[in-house]
Amino acid sequence: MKLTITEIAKLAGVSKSTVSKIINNYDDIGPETRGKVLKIMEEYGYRPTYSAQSLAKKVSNVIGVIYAGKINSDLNHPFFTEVLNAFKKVIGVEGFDLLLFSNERFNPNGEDYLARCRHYNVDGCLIIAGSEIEPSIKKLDESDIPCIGVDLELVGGHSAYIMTDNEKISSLVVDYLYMQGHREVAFIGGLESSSISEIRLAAFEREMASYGLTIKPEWIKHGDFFEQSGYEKMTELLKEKDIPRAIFAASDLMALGAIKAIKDHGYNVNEFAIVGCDDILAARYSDPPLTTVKQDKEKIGRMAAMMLKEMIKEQGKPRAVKVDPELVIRSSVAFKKN
Amino acid sequence: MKLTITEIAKLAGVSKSTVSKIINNYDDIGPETRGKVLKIMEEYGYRPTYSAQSLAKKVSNVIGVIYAGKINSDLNHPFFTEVLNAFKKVIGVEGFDLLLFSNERFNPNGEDYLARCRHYNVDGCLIIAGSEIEPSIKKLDESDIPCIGVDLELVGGHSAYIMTDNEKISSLVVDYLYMQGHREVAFIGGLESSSISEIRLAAFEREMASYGLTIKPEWIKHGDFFEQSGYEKMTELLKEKDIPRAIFAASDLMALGAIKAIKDHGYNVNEFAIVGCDDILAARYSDPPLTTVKQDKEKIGRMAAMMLKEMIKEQGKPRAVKVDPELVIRSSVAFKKN
DNA sequence: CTGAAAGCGCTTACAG
DNA sequence: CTGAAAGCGCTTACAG
Repeated sequence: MKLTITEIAKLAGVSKSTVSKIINNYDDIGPETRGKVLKIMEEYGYRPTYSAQSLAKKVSNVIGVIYAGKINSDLNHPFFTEVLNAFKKVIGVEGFDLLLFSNERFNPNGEDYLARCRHYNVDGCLIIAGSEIEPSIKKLDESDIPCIGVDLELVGGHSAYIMTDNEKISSLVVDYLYMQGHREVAFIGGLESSSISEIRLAAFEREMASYGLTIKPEWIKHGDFFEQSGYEKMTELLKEKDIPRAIFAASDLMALGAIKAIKDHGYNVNEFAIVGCDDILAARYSDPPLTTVKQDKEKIGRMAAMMLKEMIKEQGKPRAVKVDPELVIRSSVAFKKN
Repeated sequence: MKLTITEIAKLAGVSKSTVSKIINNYDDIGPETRGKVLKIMEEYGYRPTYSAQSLAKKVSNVIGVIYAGKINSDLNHPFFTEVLNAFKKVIGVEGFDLLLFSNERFNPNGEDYLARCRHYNVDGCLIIAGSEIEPSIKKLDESDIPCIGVDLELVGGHSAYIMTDNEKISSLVVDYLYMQGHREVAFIGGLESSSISEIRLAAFEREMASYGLTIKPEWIKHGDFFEQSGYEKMTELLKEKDIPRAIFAASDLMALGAIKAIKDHGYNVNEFAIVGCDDILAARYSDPPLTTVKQDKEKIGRMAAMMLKEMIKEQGKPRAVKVDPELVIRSSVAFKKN
């Protein structure tokens, strides 16, 4: 059924060394021999067996893909899939396939990513961060396996990372809210264990301070990036005696939840300024359409692929990259006279 | 750096046959020997090398994932990712990892899926269908590699498939529209090369006929499942002298595009009944919120995993499965007196 | 209960 | 320009 190199060699009347050299594009094979062998391989649809090749050559042409941290959503998260998709397109051109580690069995408690990578002998790794990154990521980071982190600051000698400039996200939002006349703004972040969320929060506070604006501690909330938590945190805010009229949520889903809470509690949404983050599809269709900050997922994925390739081919070690976010203005923030 | 079985054997003072048997849970190893070796493996963090294991054992513990057809979106498509995510969770418990084929290089013209699977010696394959399925899928289907199709009717001796009951989708929609008083309904389908779309169309026509309703040929349109095409096709419908007041679109994205077209051309959306298909997140937030048909992606993914596992472990050959869709009623369809 | 040996399908010095 | 041989890291009859 499945032919081996030995059989191809026999069929062509040459040795398997010769066949192997043709497969690997050695240039010291006679043209007629090469042609004859190539024709037979073609005819029988021969493909070398991956594991044999990988074992003998010690390369795999496979990239491990890891969703680090306790993200229940992984593939369901639009940010991840869009980044991954762009990554796949670019890295695919280089001939790499992607191995999606299923952590369910091997890795129930998030341990041992390194062992997993060694097991498969991956040429490199894409690590996309969620919240609560497992410590075992560190071992991988420090190993000799090229790793590229997305939303994760890897520091190893064979690692690099790329992420949106999260500080800029907050400054874009605060600047815009300020211009639109809003002075009292609340923040609904993601989990405190999410470094992304914490960066946004810190930058938010800094930027507010630079305008001389103060933030009440009770206006800073932590959700979990999903809609329901936005609903709950907004509900809490609505119970304050001093209700903030502008809200910056660290995800669109939470912003959407906040809008729902505002409506459900009988307030007029138009009296609130809401800004989300991500620019998911639903943000365009919500009522009101949501002003948000867009991350350039396409670019992040593409760059990640190029940086990883650079490391794998040892063409150099790329520096950490920050990608500019973009404010997407829709109608959930109205102008407010002061 | 990376230990081999030979070194572990030396360290433990046993032969590598013994170590191998312990790795593979043979039961004829003495308890103290087993304990000693296990301890050493643990201590050094030993993991057998995948390619060596796979080469010797002829199994891979890897499932190939193929997005068949010319789908530009693949990972960006919510249906696919949700199905894949559920699939991954279940198959992961069995210890399988997922290999995402990147067709960019190896497979520029969609050929040779079988060779690819043999190259990696995958234990099985998940094939998710888009439009315009490449002929080479057929070879894979007919091979001895267990394959499970999603939205794709595989017929091979080692294949099975699962999909939503697409005929039921149409009957749910037509029944509901009929109940709500709508008699003149147009259909915006996906590409004519999409078998899913064609099944929905045929069932739509049948169901309409069963109510004694006629469909004008010019009310049947073909988009490409994406929003822009829904916008364009609706625009065409609005130019008919006889404008249909009820529209069944084969995807939410197209339904959303249709709503936009209706608004843009100065019509009152509330005078139209719109039904989508998929129940994407944005459908909940649109104005009006979109009535649609939901596919049970979670169940499709889980079942696909279980069926594939059954075939791989040769526990039997599962039958084709159709999963019930569910009508999600929101306000884009109003009651209409006749 | 344990180990020596052959083999999985390929690659790569090395010799000619 | 071509081939014989050793080796990659494991598994599995088989013998003891």
